[in-house]
Amino acid sequence: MAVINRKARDKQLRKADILKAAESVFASKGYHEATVQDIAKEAQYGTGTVYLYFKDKNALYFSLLEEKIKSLIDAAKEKTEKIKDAKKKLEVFIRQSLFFFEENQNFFRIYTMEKSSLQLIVGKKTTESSRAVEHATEYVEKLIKIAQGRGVINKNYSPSELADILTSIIGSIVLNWTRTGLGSKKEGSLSDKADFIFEMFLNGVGKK
Amino acid sequence: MAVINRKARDKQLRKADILKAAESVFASKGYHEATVQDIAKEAQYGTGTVYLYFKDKNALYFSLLEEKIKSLIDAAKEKTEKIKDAKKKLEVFIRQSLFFFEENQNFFRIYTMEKSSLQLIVGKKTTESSRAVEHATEYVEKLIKIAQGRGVINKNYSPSELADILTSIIGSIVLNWTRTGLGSKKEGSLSDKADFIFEMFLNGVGKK
DNA sequence: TTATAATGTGAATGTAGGTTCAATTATTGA
DNA sequence: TCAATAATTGAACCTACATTCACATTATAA
Repeated sequence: MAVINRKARDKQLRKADILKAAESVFASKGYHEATVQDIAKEAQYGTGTVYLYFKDKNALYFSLLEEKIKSLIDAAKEKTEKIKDAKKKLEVFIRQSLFFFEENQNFFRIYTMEKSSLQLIVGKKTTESSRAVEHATEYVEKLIKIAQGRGVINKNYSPSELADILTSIIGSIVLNWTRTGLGSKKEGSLSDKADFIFEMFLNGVGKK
Repeated sequence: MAVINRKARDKQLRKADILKAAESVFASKGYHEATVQDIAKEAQYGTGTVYLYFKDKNALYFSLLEEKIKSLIDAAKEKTEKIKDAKKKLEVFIRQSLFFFEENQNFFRIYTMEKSSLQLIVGKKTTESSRAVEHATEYVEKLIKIAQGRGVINKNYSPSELADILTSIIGSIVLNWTRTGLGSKKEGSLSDKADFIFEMFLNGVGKK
């Protein structure tokens, strides 16, 4: 019994090693230009070892994507669920998203690439992962609906459309930040942009 | 003299044929999964012919990208330049962008893929095209600055940041539209969303 | 009409990289 | 310690293109 547990745990550790390496390599080269050898080398394993833990390059990629998206959503849920006030809920969600991407810049790159490639990249399989991406916006949609119910957001607008818009605004801010601030911490933390996003999402950028 | 002209014109026609085919193939498969044979077949030429008009697959891709982005910007400039009112200028720009993407759905796909892949896709060469993409947002930035100068948009916000945000909002609306409305014209024209975007960009989505 | 040049072609070539597997090394349990 | 079993490896294999090129077709113009 104890043996099985340790083996299972070790197996998880190996998988985690490989996923971590894959994240960094996919982020810097993109799916197609990243080679399995690159990933193996980065993870300090032989090429064949990767195939002991993942069926193929594709499975590795989607495994990575799903795991990360799950943790993104989980973290957001955990932070926002307890909050009652709809406005605050939305604001915390935005801040948490920024925080997550700040901590996971490599994942952010992969995530945005994936979102735009949509049904592409490697034929059919993407359906699975696009489901994962959908889950992410579904949660945002839920928050929007709550805000609409509480009279915080105008009910005339489609929640799913607003969810996509909010998501893309956040993405655009993060992208901007990775382009400029990357090394220098002069710009301050990315999460500081949460107020700005929240404010402009609710009240726009027009001069009052 | 007349001969040279006709030849030059014919050469342009061939290039246009190939570019058109490439647009459709790249849009549906993405850069890496699209093969030169696919494109040649779609354009009804032999494989080798493509290489008579473009140095390689890469050059074909960027040629396509630059040509389209140029026409996107040119069309936007043409429509907005004459307009004096800053608000109207911005609104027309948004409407024109939507119109362009409605007419060029294939290009839209490629454009969004390219934007997110950033420095990636095929190594160095992307620098050229990312310059083209930059040109596009530069023009939006210019419009924003004008609007700020005229007291339409709050001066506290960074023009380049706002340009990216507006661009990504438009992108998100177009993406939404291509997902749902594609065949059925029930949804109405995409350009109809211009008012909504303009309104929410200036005044936000909060309930007043 | 025919020689010459220009264009077009798709099979053949070269290669990069995903996947496999025989050989090697580490782990286990007696 | 020593089989037996499991894990690891990276060179070899194989496929899918990008690119080329010897040949075919078409246009030119004398």
